Amino acid sequence: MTTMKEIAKQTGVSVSTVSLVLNHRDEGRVKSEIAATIRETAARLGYKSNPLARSLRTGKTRILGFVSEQIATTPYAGGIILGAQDAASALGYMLLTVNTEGRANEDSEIAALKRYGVDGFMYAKMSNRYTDVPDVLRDYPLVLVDATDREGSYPSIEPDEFRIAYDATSRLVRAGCERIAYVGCAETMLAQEGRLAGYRRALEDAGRTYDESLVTNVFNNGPALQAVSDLFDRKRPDGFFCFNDARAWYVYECAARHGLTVGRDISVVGVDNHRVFAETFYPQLTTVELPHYEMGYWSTMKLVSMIEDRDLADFTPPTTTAPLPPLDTPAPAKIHCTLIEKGSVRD
Amino acid sequence: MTTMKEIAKQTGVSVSTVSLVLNHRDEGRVKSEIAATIRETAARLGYKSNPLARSLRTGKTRILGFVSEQIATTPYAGGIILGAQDAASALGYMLLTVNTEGRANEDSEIAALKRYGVDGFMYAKMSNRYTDVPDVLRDYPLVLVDATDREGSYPSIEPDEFRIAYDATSRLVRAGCERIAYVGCAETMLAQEGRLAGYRRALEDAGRTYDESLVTNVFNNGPALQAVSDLFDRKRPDGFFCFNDARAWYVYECAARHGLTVGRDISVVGVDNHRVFAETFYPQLTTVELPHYEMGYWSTMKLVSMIEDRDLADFTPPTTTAPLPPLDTPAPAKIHCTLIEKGSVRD
DNA sequence: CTGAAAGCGCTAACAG
DNA sequence: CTGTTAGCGCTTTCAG
Repeated sequence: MTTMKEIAKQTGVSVSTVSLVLNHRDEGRVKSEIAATIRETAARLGYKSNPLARSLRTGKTRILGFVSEQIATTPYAGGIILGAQDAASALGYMLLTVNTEGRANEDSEIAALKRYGVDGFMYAKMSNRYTDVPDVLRDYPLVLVDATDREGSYPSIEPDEFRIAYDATSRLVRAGCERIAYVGCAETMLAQEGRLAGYRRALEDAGRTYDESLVTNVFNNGPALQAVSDLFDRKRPDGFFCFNDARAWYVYECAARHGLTVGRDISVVGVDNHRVFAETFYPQLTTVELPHYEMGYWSTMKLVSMIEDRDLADFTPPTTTAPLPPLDTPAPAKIHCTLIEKGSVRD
Repeated sequence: MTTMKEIAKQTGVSVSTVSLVLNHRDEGRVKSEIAATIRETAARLGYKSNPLARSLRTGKTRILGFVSEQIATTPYAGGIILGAQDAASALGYMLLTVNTEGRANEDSEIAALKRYGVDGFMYAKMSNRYTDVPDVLRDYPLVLVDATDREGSYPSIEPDEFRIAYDATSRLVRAGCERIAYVGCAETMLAQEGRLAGYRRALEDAGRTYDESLVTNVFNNGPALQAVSDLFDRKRPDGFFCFNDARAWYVYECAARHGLTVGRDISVVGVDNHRVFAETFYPQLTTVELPHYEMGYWSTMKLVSMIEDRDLADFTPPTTTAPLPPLDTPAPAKIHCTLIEKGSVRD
């Protein structure tokens, strides 16, 4: 590990000068030829700054804390973390992730992150819910990921549920479906409201009337299957927008029992939770992919922009939109949905 | 953030004394009552040591680098990281995870970890393969996770594939199956060898003769389904040990086509890759869970024991074995397989 | 038994 | 334009 001291000695200047130059603070302060020599020796020696030493001095570590429950056990989290890590890496930050199990060890894990001097936190949930931010996070830069602050005091990055539903439903319209059903979620979820609204609006924008009896909000297992089955018999829908892939499965099951083939007799669009499975077992299913990667990416950008108090407009993140393939394509068709960034009260 | 300085001032001693006491190096060096006061004030002030400052001095960070490809996108990795994080947390370490995409950014990500001063590395693959360790990792404490060093120079933690197959096959024997098939993997995988051997040995130990025609090694999709179907017709097996859940699915499909019910007419044991899915759609499937969590846990322990050059025998990790429920149980039955630790030449 | 002093690598005032 | 100085919080000799 070559140090600034080393470079200073070899160049015949003091450490402070080296520091100035290597931090690009030498504009009009250090003679340019000296600066050049310093940079050159630094490169030659393969100098890498020691983040620890810098942090000790500056109080900034360029480490971001990522707090989430079940980080590892669900496939959802993966994409978020991946995106967050990529963005962090691109911005010169590191991600320190901790896994919590409910409120139990949350505070202690957060405390550990604090001791390591993280500059800010991301607090992620596994699906968008109203969330109470832990007190211990209060006076840190903080971004909620796939979660909404109940008090609206913190910025958050969330999927645009309305658009997910709007796009999915519109595609069913364009595919020529006459009676488009919505198989929703009976549990209270933020996503449910937005999706129902998007479904309804897409129908109305297409000149259809919203028919409540085409909507069924289900839990799961037997009763859910029964409810979908009833819907089949009652309304004979030819298009289905499903809250998630588990619910899409009920439609598949019913279709099979009615001798209908998905992709020919009926069309199904489902929001995808477990992509691998959908691709493996239901290649005909059109899926809406939740933008997990993008959520992670944008959250990190947002957080860094708060920490450094700067605009990251110059920084180009990966695109979050993809063209929509035709609905009847045999290969899995994916809709990448867009994100919304909710504002925050605290500046 | 209370510092040692603070405590020193309040207690009327010097920082060095505080340091000694708080690091438990005061045995016979600091008067015990003074030590007591120091400890008390530290507790009262809620003192937490600053790892950065300590690291700067000691050269040890108590941070572990976890390097893996596709960290986030596969459900496998999740369990490993979770286990690693739990162990790290219990041992007073932090985990810094980086995601690599092939060899492309591997070196640079590792370099970043080095700059943050990690004490050692874990290098994980998504399934046990012979692996060439990147050069840049050479002179660091290193443990391979779910991977095997081709040169045998580094310790590794891997699932015991032989036992997986042995246990699974034995269960089919005990369940009364007469003709036990093995639906293996046609690709070259380390797991495949061990599993075939375990399958064979379990049969022999049960007094059966190994019948090659009951084994079919398949890739996937159509041809795989065909091969399994052929096996069905040819040998009418009543027990199946499947390489993974995708392959178990072919058996389910064939069973359905033959009008057979899994759990009644035939028994199936599959190694589980996508637990969520298996539980949702095939509750009758007996699964062998790969010990991802445990791999992470033990790898971390191993790595820390190398770093600190101490025996972690006093440290009790979570158990990796579970009693085997009866095979025909309606609830998913899980077999937790054991691990093997491969030795290392170095040291 | 305890404290003073040095220093890990780096940054930031402040002199010169 | 450049160097000196001080110090971030902690550990570790080495004197006393």
